[in-house]
Amino acid sequence: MKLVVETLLREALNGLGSAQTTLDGVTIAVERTRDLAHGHFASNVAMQLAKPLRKSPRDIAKLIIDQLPASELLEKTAIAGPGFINFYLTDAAFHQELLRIRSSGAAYGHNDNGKDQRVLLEFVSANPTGPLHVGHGRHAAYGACVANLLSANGFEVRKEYYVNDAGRQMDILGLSTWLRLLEQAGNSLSFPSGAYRGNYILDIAAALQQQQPELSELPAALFTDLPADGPDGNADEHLDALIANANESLGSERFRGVIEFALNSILDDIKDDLGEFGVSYDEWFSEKSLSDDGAVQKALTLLASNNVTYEKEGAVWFRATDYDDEKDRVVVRDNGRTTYFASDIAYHLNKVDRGFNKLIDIWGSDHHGYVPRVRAGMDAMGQPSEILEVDLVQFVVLFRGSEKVQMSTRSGEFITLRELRQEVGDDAARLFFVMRSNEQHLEFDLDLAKSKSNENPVYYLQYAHARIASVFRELNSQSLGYDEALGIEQLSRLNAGQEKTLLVRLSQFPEMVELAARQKAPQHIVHYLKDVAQDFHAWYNACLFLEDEAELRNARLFLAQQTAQVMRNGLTLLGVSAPDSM
RNA sequence: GCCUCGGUAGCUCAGUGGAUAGAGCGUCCGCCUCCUAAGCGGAGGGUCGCAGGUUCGAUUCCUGCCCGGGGCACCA
Repeated sequence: MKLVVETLLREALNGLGSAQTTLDGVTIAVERTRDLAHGHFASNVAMQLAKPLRKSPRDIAKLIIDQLPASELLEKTAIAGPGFINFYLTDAAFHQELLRIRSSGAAYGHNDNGKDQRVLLEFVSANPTGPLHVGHGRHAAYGACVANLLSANGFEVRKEYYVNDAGRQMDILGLSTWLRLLEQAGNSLSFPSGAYRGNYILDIAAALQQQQPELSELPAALFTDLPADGPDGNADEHLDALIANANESLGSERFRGVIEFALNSILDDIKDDLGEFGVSYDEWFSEKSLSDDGAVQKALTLLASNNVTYEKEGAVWFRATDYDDEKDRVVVRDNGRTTYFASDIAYHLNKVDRGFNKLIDIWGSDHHGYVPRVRAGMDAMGQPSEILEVDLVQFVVLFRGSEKVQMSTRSGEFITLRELRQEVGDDAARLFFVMRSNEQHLEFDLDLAKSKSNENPVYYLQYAHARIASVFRELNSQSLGYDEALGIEQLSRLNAGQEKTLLVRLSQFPEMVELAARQKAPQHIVHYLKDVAQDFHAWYNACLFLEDEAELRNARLFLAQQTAQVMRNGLTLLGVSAPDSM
């Protein structure tokens, strides 16, 4: 739609001969007006040309308007304010757009801006040491929406979950599980303060005991020679010694078996949870696989051959300060184990090797200091770090009415994503999570999300769609029938103010899809759909759809049908259902 | 101290350098003999944190300051 005006304007500017040379630095901005009194679109090009042409904006605007070619889509133009050129389009222009909605259907609003661009989108990637909590839900909802938006803009998107299945946390997970199993078998022991205390460990332990009852016997040596646990002693040292003892008494192969069992239980749970939430992945990428197949070593070798590593205090360091990071980073610890960071640069090297044009990582805002480090690693390996985009998601704070809900992973008493979904439903959770900018702290009101009232934005949007479906049901029950061809023929009958407003609104959808994808900002779609719903509800209250007169009735039904299509397309992008009845 | 996100109506927040800064909730007043009142119409409510700068034009961009969230590991 916007293209219509841009094309006309460009032709006019070309006809403006003398201005030609000065056009270079000027961007031809055509924008929707905020107020329909100013027309449908406006351009500030005359004001931009004022300086180079040494003429007043209004005079330039007049020159441009004189050069505008005639078009049946353009009703009139006007010069306004300091020198805006306002464009008023004809009804026919909007009727034409309505037909485009009809013919494009579910693809209306989509474009091919991202043609031939391959994107790897990595999101959530929560540690598989426990169930997903509410914050991960926001990451999941946001990431899935960004994927939908990019796909709608023609990008080829691959969604990936990086599974942190390596490192000390896996040992702690295995130890926690085994100790709980031992407790459940009747042994009394002192559970370490640094181990995972969540209730889900109890369930995993019980399932493991069922499968391997021989793990139930407490080895005499397990709790011997341990440094004191915290808070008086050192919780970390205590835990590490205990892990070493467990490895010893169980044998590393059987201990690894316990870890794998717990890991797979948790991972299955995460997959189910996200699947039910409507968030799917193309790949679950194992961190452990990077060290198993030599990718980490390859990355370290690459860094070494580029002379950006050195040894200090028994560890191997990456000279990140040469690449705009604030300090150098350890890649191999003094105990010989590689760091998480080493895996991560190997992972990004692997992503580049897979031939993507764009890498998008969605991380918690608490990881923002990590961004320059990864970029530094990519630069040092000779990789194009500019294809990496990191989007940060701020925290979620839960409220019940005006009361803040406490969440603490420490005590294991956090609200899981599953609990949240059960309480408020998947649709409400998906919408609430993307309603605000990802860079904004989110206050999530549980009471509001589950209230079945007009206060709840989820219902407001869905209700608009359901109302339209209801009209068509009522139509059938009154055996009136719907003649689409007649409706299309009679679109000029749509003269009510609410109808004109809605026609204009619907035509904005493709621009919103483009904007939301460019900014990776799904909240634009939410706000837009609220506007569509509001325009529709206003129309619904002002005009009767099931008019006796067939011409008007069918024209209105056609507009209602296309409104439902746009609502459906928008809700689909958000991962929210568009019900026919509520 | 450094990095980062924010400060817009009573509350929660939109706002892609433009015209009279918006929405929802809350408050107040109205609207169902008709397609779902899970809806609609109206009223009230603002020094866009403060001070400079760039610009024809700044809530928007830049700088400084004030206030708040978060982060600054040989954890992942």
